[in-house]
Amino acid sequence: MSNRPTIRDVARQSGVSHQTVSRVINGKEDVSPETRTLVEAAIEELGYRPSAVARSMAQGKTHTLACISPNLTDFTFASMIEGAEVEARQYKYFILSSSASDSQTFKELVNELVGHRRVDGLIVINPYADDRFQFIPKDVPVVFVGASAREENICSVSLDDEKVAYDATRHLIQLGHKHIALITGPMEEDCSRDRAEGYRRALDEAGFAFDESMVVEGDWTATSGQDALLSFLEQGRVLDAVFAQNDRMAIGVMRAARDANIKVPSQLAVIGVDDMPLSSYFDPPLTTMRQDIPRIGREAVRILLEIVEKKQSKVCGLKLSAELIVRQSTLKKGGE
Amino acid sequence: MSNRPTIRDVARQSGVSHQTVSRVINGKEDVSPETRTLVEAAIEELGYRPSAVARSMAQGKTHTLACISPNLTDFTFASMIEGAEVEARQYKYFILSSSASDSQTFKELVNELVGHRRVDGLIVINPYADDRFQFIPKDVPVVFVGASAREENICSVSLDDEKVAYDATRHLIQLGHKHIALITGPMEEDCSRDRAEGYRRALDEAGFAFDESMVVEGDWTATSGQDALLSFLEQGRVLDAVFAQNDRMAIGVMRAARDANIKVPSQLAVIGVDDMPLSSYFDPPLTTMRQDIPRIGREAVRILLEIVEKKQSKVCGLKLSAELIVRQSTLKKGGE
DNA sequence: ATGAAAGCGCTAACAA
DNA sequence: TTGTTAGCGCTTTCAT
Repeated sequence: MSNRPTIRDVARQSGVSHQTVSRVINGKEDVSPETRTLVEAAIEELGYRPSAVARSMAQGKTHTLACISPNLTDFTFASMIEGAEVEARQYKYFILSSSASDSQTFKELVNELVGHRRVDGLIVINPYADDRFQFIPKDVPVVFVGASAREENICSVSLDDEKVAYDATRHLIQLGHKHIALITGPMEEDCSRDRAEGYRRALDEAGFAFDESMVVEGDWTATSGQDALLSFLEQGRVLDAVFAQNDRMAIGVMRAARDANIKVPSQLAVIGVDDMPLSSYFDPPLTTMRQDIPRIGREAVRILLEIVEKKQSKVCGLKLSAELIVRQSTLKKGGE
Repeated sequence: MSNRPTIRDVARQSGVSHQTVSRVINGKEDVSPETRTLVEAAIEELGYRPSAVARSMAQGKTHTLACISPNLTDFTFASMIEGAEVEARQYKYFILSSSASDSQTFKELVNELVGHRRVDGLIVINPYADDRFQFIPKDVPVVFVGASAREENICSVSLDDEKVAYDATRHLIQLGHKHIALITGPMEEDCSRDRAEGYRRALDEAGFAFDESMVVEGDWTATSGQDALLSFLEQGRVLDAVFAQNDRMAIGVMRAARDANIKVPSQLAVIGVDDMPLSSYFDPPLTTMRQDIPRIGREAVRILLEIVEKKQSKVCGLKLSAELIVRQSTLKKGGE
């Protein structure tokens, strides 16, 4: 057994009640300066540290938030989580981040985390990646990240996907492209659908007809982007630009283009979304829509803590914007 | 206040003592089948879930491990953590992963996590990234990841860095390269030094003289790899191959080569370490040493739990190996 | 096989 | 300003 000193040891040492010690370590006002000094000396001398568990026990709060994402290795998710941690730490909270690759795992995880009251609140990254959103308990503070909630009373933080896609497509149009293909993420994810909407709106606005056959559904992987371009080529589609809904798929497109001896950007312009690390190191460097991903995590924590601490659940859906980063994978049509 | 049922509610409901309920939820043997059924029915009916905090309180264990890395976004770290989580979950443990970009943050983090007994053990990824290792308390179970411990009594899991570098360099030598440059990580990290050792041994074995001026220290970033090649070129070094100690720097080298109109692999062979995602999507696809990164995390948890649970601290330094993945950034000298 | 009592280390509510 | 008394919800020990 560990012989760590308790609050009572400190009390004994400094000749006050344990409650006064509690007051000191919690920075309460109503303690006389002398007593405070006395107690602080005893704390120092004994090397006393309050036990987080005992505290949680007494106040019924764990000061821990869970953050569940499909995985940890995707740069986007990792950045969000890192942002969330930074913010949480400021408030003396901890983030317990876990990955749930499927909804079954998600269900079990939430069951452990929330059911056993291990956390005070829940951040769910990509809640609509599958049917996992169904397994979120109603009685726990939750914030969705990466998709605005379909239900009324859940807060969310996400990218303004429609606008991002609109801006990306608009960029291609302004460069003079007329045959712009779209590669989406999985269409069960709201963000894929919203981005498809933005693409459509830009096309509409430019007076281009929307062509179903210029859209292929991918799964965010580079391979799926590669396959998508191949399928366009096999079908003999005429296209001079591709908007891939994320950078990885855009990278796949550039790879397929290289293999097919299609020059990017002169014969085919490519734009992605994310500005992931190394986007500028591909050949050619990738034009993309840069999001402030850590901020998404930070905002999520901020909102969640408002709910957790003040029970203040004014519903909010925060949408952040993205910035166009022009590199060499897009170029004015006919230019060189 | 939450009205969740406690163990006593279940006891009342099923007409037994709360202690018997405790026995049932802990799967103890000495409970009669009938009583068990009775209690289980009550648990079901009331929707009872034991409180993790109360449990921790009573047994003095949190069933939580901390995992601290320099950041979460580096793919290598993220993979290790993900591996650690998977393993931990099997043992019903949770991982509280935090990033500490500098040793001051690390110190505060450890202070919070370990000082307040929020976790049962500690996994430190890249303990020698700076002087953070100095802030690790002696009285807590620890496992180092990514570097074998310099101290005697600390367990570690890492890549067999010397061998990996030896194999990589050997690959270049066997292809006929004679002027092989080395780009290292920060030399304060053991893994950079070990990899430099392996490079040297391969050179020695081939009868090549070690040339100080063919070595440049980078910082793992693509930019530093790019700068490194530039500096070789500016100094007019003759080189036909580069061994970069990680993939990102290798990518930087390829980028610099492209900018300088040097053809990879025909004029310059490049090999990295990690096999990070998209390594195969660069131009040309990168030859690299692939490590089983999630396994490093898994092993770390396994070892840590042995220490935590069985107090069994037989010191161990586990070294894992890597596999050569030949892509198109290396080629037999003179071949095409 | 079951129960009673004590306690894990703290905070909350009230009293002095 | 300070101390006293009760818990928080569980496990552990010792009886029975």
